[in-house]
Amino acid sequence: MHKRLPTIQDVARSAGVSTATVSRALTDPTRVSDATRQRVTLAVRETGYTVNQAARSLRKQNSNTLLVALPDIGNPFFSVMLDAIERTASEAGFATLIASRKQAGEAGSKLAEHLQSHRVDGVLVLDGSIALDGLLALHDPDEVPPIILACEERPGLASQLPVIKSDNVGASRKMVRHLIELGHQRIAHITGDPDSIVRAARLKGYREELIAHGIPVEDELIIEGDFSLESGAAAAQQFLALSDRPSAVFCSNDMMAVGFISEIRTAGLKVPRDVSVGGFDDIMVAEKIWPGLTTMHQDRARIGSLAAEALIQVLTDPDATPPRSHFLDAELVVRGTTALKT
Amino acid sequence: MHKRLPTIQDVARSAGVSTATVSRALTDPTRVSDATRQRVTLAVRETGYTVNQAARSLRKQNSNTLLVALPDIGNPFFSVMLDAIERTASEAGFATLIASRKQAGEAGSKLAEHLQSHRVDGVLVLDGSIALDGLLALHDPDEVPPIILACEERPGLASQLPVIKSDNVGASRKMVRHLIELGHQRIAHITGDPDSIVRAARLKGYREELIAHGIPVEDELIIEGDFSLESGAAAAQQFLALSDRPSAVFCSNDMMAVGFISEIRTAGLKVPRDVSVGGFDDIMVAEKIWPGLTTMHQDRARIGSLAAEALIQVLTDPDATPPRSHFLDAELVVRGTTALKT
DNA sequence: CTGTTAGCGCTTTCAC
DNA sequence: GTGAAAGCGCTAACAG
Repeated sequence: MHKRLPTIQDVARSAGVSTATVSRALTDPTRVSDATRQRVTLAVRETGYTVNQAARSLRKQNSNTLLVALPDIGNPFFSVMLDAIERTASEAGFATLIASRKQAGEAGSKLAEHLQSHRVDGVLVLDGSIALDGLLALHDPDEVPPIILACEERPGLASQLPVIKSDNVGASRKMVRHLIELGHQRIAHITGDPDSIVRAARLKGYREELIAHGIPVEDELIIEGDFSLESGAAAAQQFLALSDRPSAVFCSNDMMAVGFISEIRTAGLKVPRDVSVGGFDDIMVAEKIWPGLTTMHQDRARIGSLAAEALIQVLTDPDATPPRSHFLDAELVVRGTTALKT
Repeated sequence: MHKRLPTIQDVARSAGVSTATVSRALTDPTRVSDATRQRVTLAVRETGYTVNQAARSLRKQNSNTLLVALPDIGNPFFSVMLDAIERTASEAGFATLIASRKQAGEAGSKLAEHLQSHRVDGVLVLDGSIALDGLLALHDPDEVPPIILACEERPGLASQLPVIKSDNVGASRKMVRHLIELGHQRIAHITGDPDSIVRAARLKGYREELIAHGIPVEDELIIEGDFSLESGAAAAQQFLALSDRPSAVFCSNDMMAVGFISEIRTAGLKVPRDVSVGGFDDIMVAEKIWPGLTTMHQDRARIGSLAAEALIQVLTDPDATPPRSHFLDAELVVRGTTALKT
């Protein structure tokens, strides 16, 4: 298939030194003499040598590769994070392997296998729904496992893993406060996927802020969704059926808000005239739909790069202090769907 | 860091056979006796063994890993393809490594290095702007290099690489024909990035279809863009400045169409009342904006999986007929921006 | 059908 | 500062 690729032997021969010296010249130039270094450099150029990663990995017992586990690469919410991760990893000399969870039935096992088979040195988990038990079982309880969570913390054992994410409770409170400040007194909430911790956090924020303003929390105004566009549309139907409709809705994410708005509109209501809508995430369509969707902007690129940095830190310097969790602020972005109430 | 991981030796000891037998039992179960196979299987389970990929790669001179080179993972246009590629690869037992081009200055060299360093067996190129000379130099001219292009064919040497893509000329003709059938006689075109072959193909389709209908091609109606949202908005300004404005516009991609529409609207024109707009790609926002954008739907997932299949074919069966290029049909999706002309 | 053996290309002691 | 030699874990001859 290929031309036979040059090995370190070829370089050694060409430079008239031993393979050990070539290796040293390449990994830590200060450990060889100037003259040797130059001859090696020249020989490398002449032969077109590149280190064989497989051999290096086998010898060094690491792969300089990160694994990113995510539910759906096609979902921009995740792919933006992935992009930032890849960039961070690449700058640190790490390659990035991806595992999309949609694929195989057994999710966690695939990851464990990758880790165990020395294909990757560490894992970034962007997905709230991956089973991590298999992964965790590989490690001594008192060691720091090379796993970082992004976006979602986890229950059980995994709750001790470091997580980089937005402060969902605080951000939700900001959104609800915004609606209240616009004069809304009755605000509905469309929740996320019941299995997700994010759902709980945003619901909590919604409740807390209402209570802080002395507004009663009405169960009737909490409509179940699952983060999908369709569930937002379905929630709109429930919303329309309410005898006494609230003047505002806080949707647990943007996708549902888009579905909600589109359905509401079909029914002849106008946004924000008849109902103000707030979302969460600031995905691209939030900006492009008309009117623009007011939402909480999550800095997904930042989350991604912080997570990658934390993981690389663990991998390159195991004696450093173990990575800490980060909770980032999300920023309120006001657009057309919450125009001033007149 | 880890507990010491079990090796094939541990399995062999536990099963009371040689390592070679374990290896055989694992890679081709038919080559060992039933009894042996069972004992090995059991031993594998007991020890929790997983093959060390680094060792296997070193020995077999392959990595069972694909590299996907793309300009921007965060761009949904590419990430949907990436998703399909990853799924296809995973099903065939290949891992997927990503290289986002935004990162490093030297683009092509990074890829060549990955290939040469045995980190990956083949490359899928989703990006029209990556320099491939370095990659191609690695291969004998008469060998099939393990590189497949998706979306964009290339000039020069690389033009001989197989490419999987939409039939841009034909699809553009379809769109223009649609506009003509709606009664439009003067149709503007906003072009893509001058460096891109896609730009040329879509422009060609635009021209051909006009001519086929006996409509003169007016240079004045061909406005330069670069595929970005902003360039669509800028093109709208030029469009507005035309003394005799056409009644329809065919934008070379959806992003520009979105920018165009938003700018046109700011100027007080209505879509499609004052101008009909057609795009290309069918990205998600095309469906979500109001009115919905009429566009050519590219089956990006299909392109991705076909490309991955072709590459895996080359890698697993080098004696098979070399992969051929595919040109897929794109489908016209009619939405609000080209409502019937009355 | 199974065991023995060599060696993939690299890094790392251990000498000098 | 450099070389010799061992060995990471696996698979592919080659025998038997």
